[in-house]
Amino acid sequence: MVTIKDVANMAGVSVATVSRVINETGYVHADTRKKVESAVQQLNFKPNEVARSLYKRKSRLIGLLLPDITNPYFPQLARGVEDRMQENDFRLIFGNSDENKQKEMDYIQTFIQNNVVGVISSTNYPDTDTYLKLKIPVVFLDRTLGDSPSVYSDGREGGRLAAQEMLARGSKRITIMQGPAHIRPAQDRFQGAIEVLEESGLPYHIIRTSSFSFHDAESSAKELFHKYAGTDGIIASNDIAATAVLHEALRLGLKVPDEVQIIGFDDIPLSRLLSPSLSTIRQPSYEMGREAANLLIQLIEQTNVANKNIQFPVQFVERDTTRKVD
Amino acid sequence: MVTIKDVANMAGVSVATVSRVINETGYVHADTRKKVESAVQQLNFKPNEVARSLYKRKSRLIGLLLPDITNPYFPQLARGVEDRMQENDFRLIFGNSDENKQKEMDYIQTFIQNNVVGVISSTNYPDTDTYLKLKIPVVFLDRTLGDSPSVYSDGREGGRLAAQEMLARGSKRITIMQGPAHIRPAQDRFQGAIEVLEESGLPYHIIRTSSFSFHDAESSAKELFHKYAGTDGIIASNDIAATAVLHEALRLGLKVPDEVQIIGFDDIPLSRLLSPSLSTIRQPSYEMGREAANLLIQLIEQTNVANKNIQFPVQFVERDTTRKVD
DNA sequence: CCTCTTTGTGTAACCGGTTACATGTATACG
DNA sequence: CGTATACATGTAACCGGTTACACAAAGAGG
Repeated sequence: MVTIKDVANMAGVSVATVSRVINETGYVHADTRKKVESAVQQLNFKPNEVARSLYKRKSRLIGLLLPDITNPYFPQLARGVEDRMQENDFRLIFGNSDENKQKEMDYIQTFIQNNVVGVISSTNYPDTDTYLKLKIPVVFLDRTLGDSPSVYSDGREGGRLAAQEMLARGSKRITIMQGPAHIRPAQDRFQGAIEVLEESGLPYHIIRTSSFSFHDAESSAKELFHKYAGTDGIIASNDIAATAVLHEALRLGLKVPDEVQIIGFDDIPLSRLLSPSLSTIRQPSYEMGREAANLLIQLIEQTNVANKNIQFPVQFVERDTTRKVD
Repeated sequence: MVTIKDVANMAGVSVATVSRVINETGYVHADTRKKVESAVQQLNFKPNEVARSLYKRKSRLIGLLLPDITNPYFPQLARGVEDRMQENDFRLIFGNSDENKQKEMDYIQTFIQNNVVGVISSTNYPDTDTYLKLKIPVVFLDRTLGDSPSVYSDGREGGRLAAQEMLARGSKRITIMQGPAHIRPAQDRFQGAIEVLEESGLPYHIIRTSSFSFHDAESSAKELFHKYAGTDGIIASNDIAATAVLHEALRLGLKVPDEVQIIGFDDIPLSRLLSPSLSTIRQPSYEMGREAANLLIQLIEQTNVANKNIQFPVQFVERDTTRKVD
């Protein structure tokens, strides 16, 4: 491995001078700089980030914690984060938490041990000691807590929108799927939908789902049509759940959207590819990822941050699991 | 930050002794160990990985390089890698290469600067100097090069399978989509399909596609039906392409699978959710990710590795874009 | 021409661990 | 009982950078 010492030797200067050149700090004579740069070139010297990190007590690493990259909602988020971080030469240590507190805490722990300078986390436990005691900036992605820095979308409004569109399109016996209890955004959108349905005075049903896996979604969908056979509109907890519902509806020979309308949440890439394509409430996940990264960078670089809680608007995407109105 | 020195002070021993306790090396008196362990507990001491890494010149970090996590084929792979690495307390530095050589080299560079102990890469450029000169083990995932460690599936056999199933199901005017030229596995499966069709003596057509993005796949699909309107069987370069083809076929009012059969490649989660669900050649991507991680761990830990080139079998998954035979 | 400031460079401490080596004590064995 | 060996622990060098500080030379100002 080529070290700063090798460069110093070749250039005939001390390591301090080499350090000054590569970091552009302090005074260095133009001629000296030339010699050093030439040596750096010839030896193809790249400073060891670990040594740097040890002395400075900070690295160029960021911890990114997501529930499960295998859930189609998250790759977009991750990609947004990565792209933005890349622009500022930060690297990501990445982990899947499976919504599991212990796994999450373990990850945070090793992030710290590796001197990461910031964390982006899509956690259900933002108010855990581990987070509260962290001495480095954290951005909560897709989750919020007080005025801790966070990037999320307007779940409640999304739920409201879904219910409104459902009503506007004539469903009368709506069923709302309530996502996992410990996942905040799932509850927000659920509340939003409930609000609108309460205001409408129409009857409605609720189905609880325990996770966002496709497998669980399938059983919930079965349960739903079994329990509430007459339902004519389903507000799903997300697009995965909506997909399962759509499948079950088609399997039962129900006409979508004529007999049952379905609205999902997220707008994952899959949604437009289904047949019929899925109407849904869109969250701009790539942009959210980028923005979370952006916010974290600002926090790290101490530039005074105007807005530490960034809420993205959601939007109804009309496709083919809802009827047309005009 | 709690350092080893703090622990040493509290326990009334030297840092060397603390180090011996936490690493379980050398001799330590049982009583001393007790005192140290108690101090470690009370102070909640976690050794700084950066300091460790600097001295040992190796970390517990692994570099993972994938083309694009947003492509639904890769999350499974990534998850497999992560799960296996997690079991052995390795962490991942993750990057998207976008099949871009420069970006890839930059990533490898910073991996090295961070003392990663191994790399898993799904690269198109395995024979670049950057890889050849690496002093740490590399496992090529979904790609091969000579007898460099690699984990991949039998693309050629997959192509053959697709063509055989297509023929067995009665398609006579088959079109094969040739994936991006620089992506090896895409070419392998293409070759496999060509072989079988050549053997069959039936005429066939070829459509070239430039990338695996859905957008490009859509234009290729349009071009395909425009140029070869009479085609009655399409062997797509992957499931994304197959999805685009399926959509275009339905849009044109073609009956799938009666008038056109479609076979994809990969078996991404989306495939079974389409309507009609997509028949495809399955690669066990999660297992491949796990196995790549497993192989890399063996390589890192120097246990003598029996087989450094692990080929996974592929398998035809019969769904609804192909006709039934019996 | 003398003093003050700016420029330029090197020496060595430091970051937080690991480990080679020295040293001392306890135990084993002839 | 003397010596070889196992056990126990501390001191200090080391990993590869960064930077405080010391010092010298050059330029500026009166």
